[in-house]
Amino acid sequence: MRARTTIKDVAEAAGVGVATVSRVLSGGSASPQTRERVLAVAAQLDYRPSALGRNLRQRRTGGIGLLVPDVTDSFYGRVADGVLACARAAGEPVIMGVTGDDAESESELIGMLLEQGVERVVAVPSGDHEPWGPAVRAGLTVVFADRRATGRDDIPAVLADERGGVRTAVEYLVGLGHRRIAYLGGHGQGQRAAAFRDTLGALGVTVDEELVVFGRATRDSAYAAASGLFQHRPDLTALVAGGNQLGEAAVLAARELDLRVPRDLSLIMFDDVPWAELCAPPLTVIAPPAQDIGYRAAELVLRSAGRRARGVSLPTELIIRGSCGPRR
Amino acid sequence: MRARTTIKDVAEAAGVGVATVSRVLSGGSASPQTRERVLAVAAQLDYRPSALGRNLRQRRTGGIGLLVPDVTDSFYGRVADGVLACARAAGEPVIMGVTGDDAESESELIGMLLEQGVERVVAVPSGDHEPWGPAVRAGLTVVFADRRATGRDDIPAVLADERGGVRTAVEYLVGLGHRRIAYLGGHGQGQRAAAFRDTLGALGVTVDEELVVFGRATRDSAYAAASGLFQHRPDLTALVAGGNQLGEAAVLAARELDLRVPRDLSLIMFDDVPWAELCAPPLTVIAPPAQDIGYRAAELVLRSAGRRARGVSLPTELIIRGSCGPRR
DNA sequence: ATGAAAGCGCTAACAA
DNA sequence: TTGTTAGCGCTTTCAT
Repeated sequence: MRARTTIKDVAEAAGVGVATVSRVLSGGSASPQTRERVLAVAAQLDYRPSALGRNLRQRRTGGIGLLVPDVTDSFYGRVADGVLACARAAGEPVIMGVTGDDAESESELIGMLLEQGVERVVAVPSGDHEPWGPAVRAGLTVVFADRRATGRDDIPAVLADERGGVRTAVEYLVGLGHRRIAYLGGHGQGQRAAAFRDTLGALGVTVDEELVVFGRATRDSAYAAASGLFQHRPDLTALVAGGNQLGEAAVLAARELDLRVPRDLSLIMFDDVPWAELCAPPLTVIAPPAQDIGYRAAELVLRSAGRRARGVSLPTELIIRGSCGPRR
Repeated sequence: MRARTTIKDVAEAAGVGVATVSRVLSGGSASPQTRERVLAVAAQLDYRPSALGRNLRQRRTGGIGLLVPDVTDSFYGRVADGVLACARAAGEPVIMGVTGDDAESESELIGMLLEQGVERVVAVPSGDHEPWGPAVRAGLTVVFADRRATGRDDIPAVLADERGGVRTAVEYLVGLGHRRIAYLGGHGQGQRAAAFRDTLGALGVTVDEELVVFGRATRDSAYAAASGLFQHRPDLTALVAGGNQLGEAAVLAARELDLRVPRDLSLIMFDDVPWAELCAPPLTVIAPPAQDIGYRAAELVLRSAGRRARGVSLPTELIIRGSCGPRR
């Protein structure tokens, strides 16, 4: 590989000192003719200042770290897209890592980011608080997206208004006459389950704890949870799925057990995905602004250089399609 | 932000020179007691060597760049996941960028990577050859994934065996009795369309060019193309969609026009996605090994330090579900 | 086995 | 306005 063109090469070729080149390129003062010559030579040599040199010298690295549980999940894909869009607009590179919702992976990844000199990170945390102590102690500016890590309320977060979303959905179902409503939750969605219970309670419907179940992170586990729920409690008439993979599992399990949606079972899913519309019937969903969540989180972590930022809660939208009907 | 712990701090605290610390930490020779002391102090101070310093000194940056058209698309999400997994296993950070299949964005992003000192990149190229001249000239080792840039056959690529996949699919449809088969393509999928034409020709079916249409990158455009096709040529009995967004558009447009699948229209989609199974009827697909493509591409770009690597073609699989029937 | 010192590419302080 | 120089954190000769 050809040796990289350095500032020194440009300086020599232009017959000036390196400082002058540096100044010209970063918009400092220089006589018009010098400026022009330097610029010409730099373009000629296709010179690109090395971020390595600059960052080392300035003891600060631009760039932001991005940690998500799973890029493959449409929701996190959209969150990532938002972060990437904002970073791009700001000219910042983003180093990305996948945690698999595993605290240990998360810790490793944080270590890697630290090593790279990254000092700002947007993360959808696994939920475990463990990895984040060392992170902030090392001076990382972090903003959470979509969830918090337990006990780290000091770290600003950009969240969907899950409580509002779930409440609207549950009210809708109750309005349709449903009483035995189940909740199928996943990793790190305590908020949603809590909102579910609260709303039911507020509406005077007794919460049946047997109807609140949790799958683990995998598709198989979600399917098993859904299927088990349907078989164990054939009396339930409606289900709220806490995320798109859980919704997918619910649709599959319902079909497998010959439950007709919405006749036998009303279904609402948290998260709007393209396939919700392709489903038969199309799925009624609580749509969180995934892309926005990412964008805002990135904005926050970029703006808040040093000082502490306040978190944000973004509204969700209930999109009524065809998967809910009156209680049979 | 607290000043970072440097090698110098460790050296002082351990009462040795910085060179010794460096040696110990990179597995060089040192007396057992020195090694132990240094290690203890390093752990104590929570010392992390700065990748910046190291990379600058060694004039080479680890890390790999990853450029995809759209993280939000399930296919590229899986490709990215593969790259991330491989990089992680190798302990390399990855800097990610989204091109939107736009050559100019691609160029900018390449510039950014160069500036960051990245010297290896995995990319799903927009197709334009323009951005890649400067890239290789600057010394980047690049491996393409899923597609090539036109005219850059010198750059190794990890591809799905699109020809084989499309051929199998078309043969399947022809075997079912179909003759008026359409192809709905998207950006950068010339290969697939070509394979489509070739297979039809080889089977003695005249290729009707009106049945080969292309949507642009957006969902709306894909929908318009599909809808236009169905309305313009109600005589077609089968369709091959060149990607998941196109398949989605086809399903939507067919439903809108009250075409029943598979009775009125047989449908095969390139790319297997979770929702293919949720569809009614479940979609028959040509499944490319998206995750593998990413993983192998990353492997290639990591292994081939300097020397040129050869590309790979990975097999696809025809997964027969319920969206194809005999010609009515 | 260990330390001193040079230097990677850059910017910022200081001199001229 | 410009050039000289120190030094960011690290690795790597070269002495010791």
